[in-house]
Amino acid sequence: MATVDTTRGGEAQRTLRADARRNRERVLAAASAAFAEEGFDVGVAAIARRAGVGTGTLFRHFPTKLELEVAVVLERAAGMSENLQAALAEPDPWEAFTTLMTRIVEQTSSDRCLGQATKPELLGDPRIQELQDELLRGVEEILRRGRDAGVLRRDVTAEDIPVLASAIGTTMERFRTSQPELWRRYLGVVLDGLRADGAAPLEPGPPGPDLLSGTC
Amino acid sequence: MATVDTTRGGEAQRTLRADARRNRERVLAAASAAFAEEGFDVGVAAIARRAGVGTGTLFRHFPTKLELEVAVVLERAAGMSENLQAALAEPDPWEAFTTLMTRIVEQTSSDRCLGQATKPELLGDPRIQELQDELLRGVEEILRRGRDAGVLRRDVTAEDIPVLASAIGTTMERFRTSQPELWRRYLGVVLDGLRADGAAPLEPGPPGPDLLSGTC
DNA sequence: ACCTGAACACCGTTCAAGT
DNA sequence: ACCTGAACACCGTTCAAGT
Repeated sequence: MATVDTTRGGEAQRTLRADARRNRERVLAAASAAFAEEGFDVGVAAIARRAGVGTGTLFRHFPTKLELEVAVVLERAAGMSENLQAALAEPDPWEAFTTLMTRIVEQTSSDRCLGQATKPELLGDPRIQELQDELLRGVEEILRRGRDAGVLRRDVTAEDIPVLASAIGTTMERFRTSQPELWRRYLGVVLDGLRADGAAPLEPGPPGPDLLSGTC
Repeated sequence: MATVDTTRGGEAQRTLRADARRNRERVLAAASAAFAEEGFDVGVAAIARRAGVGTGTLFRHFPTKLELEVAVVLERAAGMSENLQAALAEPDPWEAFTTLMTRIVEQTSSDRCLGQATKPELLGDPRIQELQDELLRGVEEILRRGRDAGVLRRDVTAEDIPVLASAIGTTMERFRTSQPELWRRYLGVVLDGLRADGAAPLEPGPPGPDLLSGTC
C-alpha cells in the first residue's frame, strides 16, 4: 500500500552475499527445469537436492513454494513478450493473429509449468497480473488490426485470448508425450471459430479484469 | 485379464451387512457433495466427518481416495447419458449437436469434480474408459447426422468432443462463482469453429483411443 | 464382519544451531 | 548474513484393538 515496488521480480537484489546470490540462482534454475518437466507437483526437497542446497536455503530465498512458482512463471515472461513481438512484426493481420495464438499455445503445451499456470493462487499474484496486463495491451493491437481488416470476428476481446490459449494448453498436457502436436488440431478449431465470416454472436460478454475473484 | 467384471461399479455388493451398506452409501453421498463443491482437494478426514464415520471405515469401502473419486465420477454417468438422450431426441441435426455440447459443458462447468475429472489417473481407470467408450458411440451418431446434413465439419471425430468439452469446462472452473455463465461464450467460439462452412483442414488427426498413455 | 482412532509415511514450512 | 538439517504440522493410508 505504501511503497510501490517497481522492480518486476519484487525480490530485493541489493547487496546479496556472493554465495547467497549464487544459491538463489541455482534454486531458480533447478525449479525452472523441474517445473517444466514434472509440473508444480515436484517436491521442494527434490528441487533443493537438484540445486545442491538444503531446503532451508530454498525457503530463505523463496519464503513459500508458491513464491518460487511465481518467480519461475515471471521468468517465462520473456518468451511471451517474444511471441508478441513476432506477431506484431507480421504484416498480414490474420497471419499476425494466428502467429500469436500458435506461439502461445505451443509454448503452453510444451511447458508443463505454463500449462498449470492458470491456478487461481498464481493468477491472483499482483506481479503476474501486472505482467498479464502488459501483454494484453499488445494483444489488443493485434486484435484491432484483425478486426479492421475484416478477418477477425468483432466481439472477441484481448481477455479472451489467454483464456482460450490456456484452455487448449492445459488440456493438452496429458497428450504431451503421446501426441505432442495435437494442440494444433484444437487450435485449428478455435481459429476457425474466431474468423469474421460465419460467426454467431457470443454470449455472454468477455471475462472482466477480475480474473481471480471467486473460488479460493 | 482372467475374469471380466461386468458389473459397472465393480464393487461386490453381495451380502453387505446392513450397517456397512448404509455407511458405504453415506460416504459416497458425502464425497459426491464435497467433490462437487470443493473439487478433489478435500481431505478424506472432512469427507469421513461429513459422512459421520471414521476414516478407517471410509478406506474399508474405498481402499484408496482415487477409488472414491472413480465411484463418484461413475455416478455422474447417468447425467451424461441423459445429455446424450436429450441430444438424440432433437430432430434438427445442428440443434442436436449444440444441445449435446451445451449440456456437457454446462455440467462440467458447474460440477467442480467433473471439471477435474480429466486427470490421468482417473482417465486411466478401466471402468471410466468403458463408460467413455459407451458414450462415444452415442456421440458418433450425433456427429454422423450433422455431417450428413452438411452442417458439421467432416473432419471432427467423436474423440474430439470430450477433449473440447473438458477444455472449456476445466478452464471455466475459476469463473464458477464470478461469471458462472461464461462457458457459453467459449462454447460459442468452438461451435462456430465446428461448422461446416469456412472450416480450414485440421492438423494433426484426432487423439487415439489411448487417451492416457504418456505422462504419469 | 465391520467400526474406530491412534500410528505411520510423506511433504511444505520453521527454527535452533552452526559457519 | 547465510547455510543446514532436524523438528513440526498436515494429509493419505494402515492396523491393532474393539463390538
